[in-house]
Amino acid sequence: MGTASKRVTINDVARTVGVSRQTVSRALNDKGEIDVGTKQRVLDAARELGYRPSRFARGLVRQDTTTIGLVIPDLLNPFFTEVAAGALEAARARGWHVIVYDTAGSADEERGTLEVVVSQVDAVVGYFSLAEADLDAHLSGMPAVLIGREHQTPRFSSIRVEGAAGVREAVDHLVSKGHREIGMLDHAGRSEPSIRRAWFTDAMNAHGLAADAVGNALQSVDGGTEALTGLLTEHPELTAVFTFNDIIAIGALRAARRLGRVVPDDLAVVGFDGLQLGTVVDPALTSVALDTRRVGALAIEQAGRLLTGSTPLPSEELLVNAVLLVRESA
Amino acid sequence: MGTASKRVTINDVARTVGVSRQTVSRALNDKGEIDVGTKQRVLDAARELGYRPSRFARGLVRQDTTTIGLVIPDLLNPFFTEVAAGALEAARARGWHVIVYDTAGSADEERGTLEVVVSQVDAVVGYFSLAEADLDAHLSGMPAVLIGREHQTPRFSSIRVEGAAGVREAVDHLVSKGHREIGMLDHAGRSEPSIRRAWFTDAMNAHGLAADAVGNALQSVDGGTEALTGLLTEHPELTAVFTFNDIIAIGALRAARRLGRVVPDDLAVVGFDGLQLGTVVDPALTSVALDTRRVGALAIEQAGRLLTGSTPLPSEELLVNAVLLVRESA
DNA sequence: GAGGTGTCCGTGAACGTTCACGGGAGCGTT
DNA sequence: AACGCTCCCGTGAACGTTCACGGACACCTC
Repeated sequence: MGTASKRVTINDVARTVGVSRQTVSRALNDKGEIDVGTKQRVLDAARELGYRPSRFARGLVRQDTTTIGLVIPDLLNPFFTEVAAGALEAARARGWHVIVYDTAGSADEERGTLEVVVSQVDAVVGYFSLAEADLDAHLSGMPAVLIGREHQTPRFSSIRVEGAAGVREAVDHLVSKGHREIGMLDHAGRSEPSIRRAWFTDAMNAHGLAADAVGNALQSVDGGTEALTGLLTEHPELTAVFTFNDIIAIGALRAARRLGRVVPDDLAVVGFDGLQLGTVVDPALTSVALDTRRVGALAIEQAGRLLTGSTPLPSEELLVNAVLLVRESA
Repeated sequence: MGTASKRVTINDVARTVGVSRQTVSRALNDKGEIDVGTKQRVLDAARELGYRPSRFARGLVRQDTTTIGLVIPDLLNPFFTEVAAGALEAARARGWHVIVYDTAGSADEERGTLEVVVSQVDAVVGYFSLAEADLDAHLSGMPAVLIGREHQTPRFSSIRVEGAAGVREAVDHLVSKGHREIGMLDHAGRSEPSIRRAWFTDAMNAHGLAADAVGNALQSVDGGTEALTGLLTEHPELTAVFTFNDIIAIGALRAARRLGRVVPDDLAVVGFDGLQLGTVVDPALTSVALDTRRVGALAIEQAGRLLTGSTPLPSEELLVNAVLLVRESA
């Protein structure tokens, strides 16, 4: 008995019970127009046979199941995890499903992922490194929402982070505590300086301070440690430092301790992102926090709108403001 | 032009090009038996019309796409994230897709999730809190692999963690450094003590030491901080402490610092899990490490075997050994 | 010029489910 | 006795794609 393979279909169930497919369908989907007795018999038989409806056949006839692809560079990076959690939550609230793809930060992997994504989901959301033309070529018209990066063509939507005010808050906070020599650890990835650095420069200038003590850090804890060590040898006068993100800031924290600088008394540290991770280090990280959950949620929301053809959210609403979150490190 | 809705099908493409569906299908799937010229014309038309094949129709006829559900209690917990990353990687290597469900640690959410999972994936893998009978009732025969928990009935498979040797290593390490008064922070969740505590007790007894200085910590950083503070007031003689997991250990690290105990000199701390997170704290956490990636990968592998009907891996191979990972805290 | 060999293309069928419709049985009303 | 209503159930059709065939045409071979 029970040799192997060959899927159990709705017809098999119907046959063993002695009714039609439609009756089985009615029983399984809780529709009316069915006798309670037969319904029970159908349910029992279905269980007995180990019948599970084909999601393909079902999806083909009813158009209601939507699946969204979430593309992130690295699941082990807590920043992306927080965004992912927000996206998952928002999707669940709508009854949607999320397939997660980790591109490992590689452009090739990303291309390969897109190739696959196209045939598996209804819309895609996430962090991409490819140029828009390249993306468009691989996506063949599928709705896509870019996160953490501004879209250039109307082909795409994007969730943007507005941090000028938050960074301004941070600098204000530092200045009000008497800091004048404030440095920054920018990221070392791209060739041009980041927008966050521009925000920092503006905030500093508003106080009549120069923002010229800037180091570059690789996007890792070790990168932050190394970069701050370098920056402090070059600029020993610094009493505070603002970093591109929390990961780098945590590395900076470690460097400070190793150099014998007590945080926040000898050196204040302010990160960016406001990750929960910042609460596990000691002292807890002060940071320009953005609502990562909301980032993920907005992306899902917009993907849904693009999907259903309803009016998409305007650019102004696809914005997440960052605000200063004072903990212990500054 | 371009009113709305109504999906573009393969027939639409065929009609505009003036060929049959089959020819379109050939072009799109890189099959032979097609003229390069027509192939190009088909491809162009498909792009022009924004045609994307229906994954449902395609999945219905070819049985090759497999999707696996990954159920985890909390995506923000780095432990689950690491396992998830391992699962994703293993799935990608096989060309499978992973739908992630976050149950938020609630049993009700878990039931609801299962309800949905059944109709969306081919097999399910993850951390469940429900009893096996309850799970079975919701899964209607779908292959399932339990992680971090031993299966009771042959209906399920499970990935187990073998940590006796690793904990023994940890205690050996501590004893060799002169520690005699070693406490433990168990978790406060379940009613009965954990297996990890039993491992600890055995290891201690092997050295002729008693394992009676045990506190209970909630599974959070704060829980660890609180619990260690309590344990140390009750047992000030302790010079080392082993914790249920790394999260609790990190909390313990913070408590130690606040109490003026220098780690590892005044108090050695050993965690469990070996999370990457342990490297961002200072001092870096020594831990009984398990290969979280492998946990996820094994789960996927076993799910695949159950799915294809090939011989499933025996219990002995579904085992992940934990080994001592010495960093700085002990 | 009959036969053979490629190359390219089209037609029915099938995948497994739900939807729209129709119909019989039973009961009550007029 | 005819009609209507409710309750239950079944039958074709449709969803959009791929698979297994078969066939037209051109070219070459002897």
